[in-house]
Amino acid sequence: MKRPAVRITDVAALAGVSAGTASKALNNTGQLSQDTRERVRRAAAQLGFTPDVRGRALSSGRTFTVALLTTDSSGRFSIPIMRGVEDVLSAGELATVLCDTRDDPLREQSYLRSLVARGVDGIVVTGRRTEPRPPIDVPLPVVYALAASTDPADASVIVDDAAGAATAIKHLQALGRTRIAHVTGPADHRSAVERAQAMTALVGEPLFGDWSEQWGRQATDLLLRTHPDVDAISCGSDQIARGVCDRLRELGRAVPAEIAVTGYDNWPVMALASRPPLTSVDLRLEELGRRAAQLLLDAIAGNPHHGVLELPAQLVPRESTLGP
Amino acid sequence: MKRPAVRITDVAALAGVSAGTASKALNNTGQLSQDTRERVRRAAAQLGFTPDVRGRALSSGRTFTVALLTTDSSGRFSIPIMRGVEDVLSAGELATVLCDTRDDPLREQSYLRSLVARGVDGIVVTGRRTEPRPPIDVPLPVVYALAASTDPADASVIVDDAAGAATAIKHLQALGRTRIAHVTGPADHRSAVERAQAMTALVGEPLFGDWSEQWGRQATDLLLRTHPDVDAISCGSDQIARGVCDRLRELGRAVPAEIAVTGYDNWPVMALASRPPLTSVDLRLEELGRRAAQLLLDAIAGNPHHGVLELPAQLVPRESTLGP
DNA sequence: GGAAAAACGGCACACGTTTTCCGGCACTGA
DNA sequence: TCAGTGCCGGAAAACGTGTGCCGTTTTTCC
Repeated sequence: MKRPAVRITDVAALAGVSAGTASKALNNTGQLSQDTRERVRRAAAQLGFTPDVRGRALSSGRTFTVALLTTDSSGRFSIPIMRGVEDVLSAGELATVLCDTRDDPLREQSYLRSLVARGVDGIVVTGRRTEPRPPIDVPLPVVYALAASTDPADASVIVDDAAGAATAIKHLQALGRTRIAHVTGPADHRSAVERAQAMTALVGEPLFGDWSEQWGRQATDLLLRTHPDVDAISCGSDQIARGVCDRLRELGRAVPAEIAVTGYDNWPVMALASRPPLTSVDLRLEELGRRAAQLLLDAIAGNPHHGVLELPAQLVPRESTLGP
Repeated sequence: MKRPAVRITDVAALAGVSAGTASKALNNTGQLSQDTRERVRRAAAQLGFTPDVRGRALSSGRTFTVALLTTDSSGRFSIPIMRGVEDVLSAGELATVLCDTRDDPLREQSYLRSLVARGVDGIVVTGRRTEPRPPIDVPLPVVYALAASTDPADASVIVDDAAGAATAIKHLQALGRTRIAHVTGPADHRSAVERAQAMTALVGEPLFGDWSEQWGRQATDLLLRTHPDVDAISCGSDQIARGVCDRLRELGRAVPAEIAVTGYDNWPVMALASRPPLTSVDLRLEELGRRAAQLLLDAIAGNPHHGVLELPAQLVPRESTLGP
């Protein structure tokens, strides 16, 4: 089991060159003949050589590791973002490590110390809320994803929530709906407020509550009492939308024939399990992760970006508006 | 922003000793006077010294990093396990990195190469299925969690699914239910089969389907036709149980008054959103992670364990059996 | 007071890679 | 033939920490 690790000196010996030369050959640096490079590469392949990251890190300063710092313990947001980050980074042979702060500032501090100590090349900061957050103080390249930094000099990538909400409305209007209501989460959540503000031409005021199915059901009753003639309900989350659908079905109101419903987030476990499956706005978190990773790579390469980049969300139409 | 990193030589200089001595003082090794140790510690604290993991790794061979290799892309299982692992490891100042193989053997291989190259101290392997899995071939300590290794010489920690299922049945029986049915996932899933086998004294055969709410609803119809007198339905997952509850409510059958329902997994987003909230069997994944981490620490310290450790699951009673 | 023993701390090297600097060789042109 | 010029590749230092060995100082005991 314990095979002796093969070092660059072994490769060099096999290729008949010095360690330094082998390093240059493998990294495409320095001035070497094509023939020598090839010989070293073959030797490395033959021995199955993988450079030891420890030595490399110490020598070059780079650890080829990037951290994803998140406050989203559930992984609902951070996992897709991490996938996107990895997509971009793994091509460059960088590794991604996930650090869950559990929303504990102390834990965040301790993570940051640890990350700096282990010399990560950069950090992507994300969360489960879209509220701008105070920047972290580290002497490293940092990119904020999903939740922007309050410092405009930092680089942030976020979802254009207003535009996303607008696409939902437009979708409903294109289907001929005219009396659209909005049910969403807490009024002190930026994502709720932003989405609500983008909802134009609503019937009545947006209904703020919490992000639960129960609130969706409750709001449905409320809504039908005050606005019995609504023909569409646009919701601030898939959970709310699912609650709305459930309640409408219980009341014998057909979705979408009588009332169309849209969700938000495109969370598969909710959007697909709902009856009917929900038309929803996909946050495109993987794309968010990819863009964040690209910005981070640039910053690591010495070309930091600044300011906030807003990415479009994408409407995913399903039966809750289109019907079967 | 870019504060020059403080090195051990700086600490040593401030304390008036050599670098080697400072190292010994901070690591409680070597033979030093208590006074010297204290002086060095104070100097380190004053300078905010954090040892550079890169140098340490190269020198001592330890990287103080452990990887969690998972096939569970959703994070449903791996995130709680990771929390448990971190609980144990962070006390020892070890970091945990999450690697999602996305069920791709190639990706798994590439991760393993990378992990070995970066010299992690050990690996916890987990997945989203409980099927025993082929061991990974690395010259490192490894512990398998949730899904055991097929090699009995490896150390594995899994959930005692049979006992967990049995507690659900006992709970129902204690509540006076005698005609209990079982609805679960695919017959080729070990977790479905194990749980089903532990269900004794059932009315009829277990119903195998898939892990969806839709199957739960469908199975309910099937069941009520063949066994109209069931007074409890024990389900193989919370999703199935939620579907069962929904269908029963639609049919006007009271839960739990007429028919009690139990879920499995205690997945909050399902178990709590269900109407009524589900009595479920908690897998205790954090505990699983903690135990796996302890075994891994032992293995890293040179005392590897062997064989499979089965951890009990825990019944969480809620309204779907107890009522309001 | 002297010698042996114990306590203490410094020196130097190891870890594996990258990178800088420099010397050697071949080739060119005079 | 010799100086000059490029191209190649080797030697060695550097990165920051841990540690074995050994010399020095202090203590202890007779």
